[in-house]
Amino acid sequence: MRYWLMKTEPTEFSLADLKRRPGQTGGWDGVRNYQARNNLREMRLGDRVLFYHSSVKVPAAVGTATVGREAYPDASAWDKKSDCHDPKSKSDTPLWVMVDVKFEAEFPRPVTLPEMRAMPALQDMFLVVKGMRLSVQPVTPEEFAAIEQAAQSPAPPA
DNA sequence: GCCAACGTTGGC
DNA sequence: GCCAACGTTGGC
Repeated sequence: MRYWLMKTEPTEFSLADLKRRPGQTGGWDGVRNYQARNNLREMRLGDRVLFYHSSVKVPAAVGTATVGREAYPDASAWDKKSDCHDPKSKSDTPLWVMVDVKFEAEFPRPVTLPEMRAMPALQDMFLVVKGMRLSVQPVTPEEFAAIEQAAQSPAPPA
C-alpha cells in the first residue's frame, strides 16, 4: 500500500463535502499537471490519502481518505464549458485522468503547515521541501504515521 | 533541445 | 495584495 497527499481548496471541495457525498465517495478531477497526473496513475485501490486544505488562513492536513477507484479518463477535460477544459486532450488518448476517493476519517484537529514544517519527522517531506504546488504528492509511510499521530495529540503551543 | 519569458500557484 | 517558486510555452 502506498500513501499520498492531495490538495484541495475547501471552498471548492472540502473533506466535509466528501463526507456528505453518496457512499462518502467523490471523483477527484481537474488535475492539469503532468507530475500530479503521473502520481494519480500510480495510485492503487486502497492506498491512503492525506487530505490537505490549501489557500485558507491556516493550510492544514485535515483528515484521510482512501483510493476507491484507480485512474480513469477525466471527462471534464473534454467539456468545453468546464473551467478545466483542455483542447489538447483527445478522446482517443485521454490526456488527463482522475481517481475516486473515499472518506476515511476527519482528524480530531487539523495538523497545520507550520506545525508540519516544525516536525523533525517531516524534514524531508515533499510538502515541506518543495511546497504545495504539486497537488498530488507521494508521502512515506513514516511521514503519514507521524501526521496521523500528531492529529491525535494536543496542538503544540503557537 | 535549450532557455528566456510568461503565467499560475500558494503561502504569508 | 505581494512575491517567490515553479511549470509551461514558444522562439530560435
